[in-house]
Amino acid sequence: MRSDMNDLTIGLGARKARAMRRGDRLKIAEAFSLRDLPLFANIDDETLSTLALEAKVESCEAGVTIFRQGDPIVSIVVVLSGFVKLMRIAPGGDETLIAIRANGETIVEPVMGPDETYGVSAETVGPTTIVKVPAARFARLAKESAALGAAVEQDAKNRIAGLVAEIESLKSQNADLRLANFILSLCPPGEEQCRFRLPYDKRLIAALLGVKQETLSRAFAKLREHGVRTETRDILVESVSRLVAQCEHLGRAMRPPERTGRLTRDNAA
Amino acid sequence: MRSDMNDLTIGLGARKARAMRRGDRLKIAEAFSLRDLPLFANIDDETLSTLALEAKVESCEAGVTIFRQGDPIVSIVVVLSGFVKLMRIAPGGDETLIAIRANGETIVEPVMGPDETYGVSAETVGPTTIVKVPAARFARLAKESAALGAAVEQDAKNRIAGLVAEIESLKSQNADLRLANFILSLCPPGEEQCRFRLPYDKRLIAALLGVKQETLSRAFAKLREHGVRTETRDILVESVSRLVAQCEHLGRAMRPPERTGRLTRDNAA
DNA sequence: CGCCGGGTTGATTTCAGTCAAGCAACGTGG
DNA sequence: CCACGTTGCTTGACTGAAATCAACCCGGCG
Repeated sequence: MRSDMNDLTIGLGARKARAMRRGDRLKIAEAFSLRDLPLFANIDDETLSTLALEAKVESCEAGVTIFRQGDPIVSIVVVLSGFVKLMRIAPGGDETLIAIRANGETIVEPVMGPDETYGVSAETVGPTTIVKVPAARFARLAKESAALGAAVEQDAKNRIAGLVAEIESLKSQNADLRLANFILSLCPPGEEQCRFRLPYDKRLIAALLGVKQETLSRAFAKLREHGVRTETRDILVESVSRLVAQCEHLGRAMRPPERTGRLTRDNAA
Repeated sequence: MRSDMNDLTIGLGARKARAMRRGDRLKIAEAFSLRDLPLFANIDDETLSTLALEAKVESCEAGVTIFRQGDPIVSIVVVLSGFVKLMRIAPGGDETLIAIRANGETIVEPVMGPDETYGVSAETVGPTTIVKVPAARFARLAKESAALGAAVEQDAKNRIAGLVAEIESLKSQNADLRLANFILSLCPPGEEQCRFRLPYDKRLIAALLGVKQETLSRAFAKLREHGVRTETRDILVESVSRLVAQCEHLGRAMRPPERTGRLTRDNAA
């Protein structure tokens, strides 16, 4: 994990655009403006420039541990490019994937109190660039700037919504259905037919969906009969709407015709 | 759902204590101070009394819907006594339980922006009393009072930690193990042998653990052989430490002797 | 009484995990 | 350049866990 310069200028659109066009990862990081990150999109200039002074951009190769579950929180981390996987480590040592963060997503919920520790471990998946802001500075700024505070709150809300959705799918859908929904989430909106490349390897996808890779492979095989062509890592969805329809069928197939009773109307102690 | 008076005095320890001793639910609600709720424990008096003016206490019987997924957020809700179940409703109509809130827990993440909607449905489980604060007022106060803002943030953090733990257990533990951990979470800390009553019926517990009630029943049967006596709704844990040990064994039994490779060190697109 | 609703139990099926083999793509070193 | 090991992915045969279907028990309660 080597640290790069921290030229976090807050408004160099042209320079950034040039870098983006070139597609050079390092250059992108260099020219990236905090303003482009959802978390900082609506922050006042003053707060943002203070933040920029404190922020450090880092480029990591694959498999680098950014922080470990239980470590004291020293930095707020945002992903600029690449992917970071978050996982829980059980006392026994086995890891369960919780989520994968990409693009402009924040990794840890910015926390206030001191003596706080990370609730998960974070590790890069493929080459990745991130921004780190010292947690203490960040907390102080979040207190002072209403806009930043609101952004943090919104971020937490998004994260909660994501986790709730994950719990829902784990509890109520089988492997095939979860995969189908995952594929759909990758399809660019509005296109009936689409072709794209899986963002990360199938082991990771399996872990994300909560199944073994063999099971995932078989799930892909089933989807093949519903218009989803796969070639190792390239996906072709022949008809998005058809796949959506299939999802509903799969869902219906799982639960018997029509349920009469809801989830109980039981009484507590 | 009938609304009671909103006598939210902020410091009547003696009166509250008396009501508590009597154990009368209505009286408790009446005498309850916002100060007793974790969310408001450290708030400045001024903010708290403003809040108290806006807050309404309500007593509900079992099976009452507090709000529905997709409804615009009008109130921040905190549980005073009883239980509230939160669930997601799929388009097809089937419900999946996400969490159960009790004691002094908040139900929804307090949100700022207008036009926000509830991400889950909330319904009482057994007779329950709750406090409602209009969302708009609450948001304004949270902006103005740093202490309240911090409390909200802490609350969100707790909620995230809980959801992450639930995902972890769903992905990495079988039904027996999840039940064992659930039982352990109900045991009062520090006691080697304990006896208590399940907080809600077994259908709900099954939904919480993400299994069918039949499976839960069998899981209880297995635990019976490990020192957990059950009599419909009453539980006797003969030895907490023994149960903890069993959990580790169950965990070890699931995953083969010793894993060499970690979760992959794969590369992204 | 008889009729629930909640809980248990048993028989069977379905889904996903395990074990094991095999294949294609890739990089490395001879 | 090819032999080779590695890594990611797929497939098949089998096992095991949990869902399903169904019967039954038992403690209220009209």
